[in-house]
Amino acid sequence: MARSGKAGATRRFLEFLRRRRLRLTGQRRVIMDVVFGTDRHFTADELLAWSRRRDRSVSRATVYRTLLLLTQSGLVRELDVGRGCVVYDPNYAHHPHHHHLICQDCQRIVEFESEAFSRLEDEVSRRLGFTVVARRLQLTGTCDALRTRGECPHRSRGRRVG
Amino acid sequence: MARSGKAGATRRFLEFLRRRRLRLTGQRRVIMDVVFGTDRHFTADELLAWSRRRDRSVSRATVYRTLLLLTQSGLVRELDVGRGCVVYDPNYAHHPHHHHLICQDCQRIVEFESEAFSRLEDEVSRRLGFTVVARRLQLTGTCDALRTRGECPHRSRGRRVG
DNA sequence: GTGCATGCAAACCGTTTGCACTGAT
DNA sequence: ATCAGTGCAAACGGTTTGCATGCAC
Repeated sequence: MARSGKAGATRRFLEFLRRRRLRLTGQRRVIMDVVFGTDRHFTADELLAWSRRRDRSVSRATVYRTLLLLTQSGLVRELDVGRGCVVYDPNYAHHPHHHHLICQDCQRIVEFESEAFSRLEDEVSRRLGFTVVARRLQLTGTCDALRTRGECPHRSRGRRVG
Repeated sequence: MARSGKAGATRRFLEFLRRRRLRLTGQRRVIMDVVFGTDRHFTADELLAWSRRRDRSVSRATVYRTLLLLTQSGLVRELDVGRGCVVYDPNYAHHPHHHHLICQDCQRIVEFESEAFSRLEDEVSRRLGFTVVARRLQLTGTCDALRTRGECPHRSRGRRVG
């Protein structure tokens, strides 16, 4: 997924902060830049490491506190891949409807979109009288190519978990 | 969903134990009976409380260890409803393809099935060269009726979280 | 200057694990 | 008799929180 949206995402987050009358601190700026500067999924721990590389003063607590704001703004999504492993996905700013396929063989997450899934989601929510505010569709699978050819093609295309 | 499958689920779990050459202990029997005796979603903590009511000797560790076996057998599914809250769903023995709609208004989980979702899952997995071994489809939504009429109809139909 | 935001370290909390004992096979 | 299964309590690991200090506004 393209990272062309860095400036846009940044602007939208600044807007979010302003609307809530929250302050733009140095730490928040560093964390925000790191998050919108990648299109990879990342863990809170990775985000801490990357942020500290730019500014040693960034603490773990602030990373968690800022991740909360980022998810509340809708620009980043929390992705629970099971077994207590949570990764964050910065690609919702520009692809708000993608889903995830988790490869058990190589531990990568492949993103995919499906018009049909969206349509079915609409149908189901209408049938049950709901307005869907969040969706989580995760398929966990094993790689056919690995089994038949001994190599997993998603090793290059996917994104690593954690 | 009907709880008519209690005997069947029990038989299938005993088969699972036998195939793995695992032992049927008193504690495992109690936990199994409790799990297959309800059609509600439950937390590990609730399962511990219910089990201890029948047999004081059941420990938290054994509950967790048995839950692992139950999920591995495919008869029970772990449902991560976010915020670190995990509930277990005993209804997979007879409805292995249902999905979940979580109502933000009343905190209930409504189960639904969709043929079309299963077909789309097949399509996506074929497209990406995967064999799907697990699926997680959760829709989180707000209740239209609550907004327009002031009451949530799922309050009676759904199952409580946690 | 005001009071939100921060770093630090301790607390938290659901889950897992090491160990010596128990009991199903 | 064997060794998988157990209860207990300590450990674990990611996340949150209380508090004194710092800094955006």
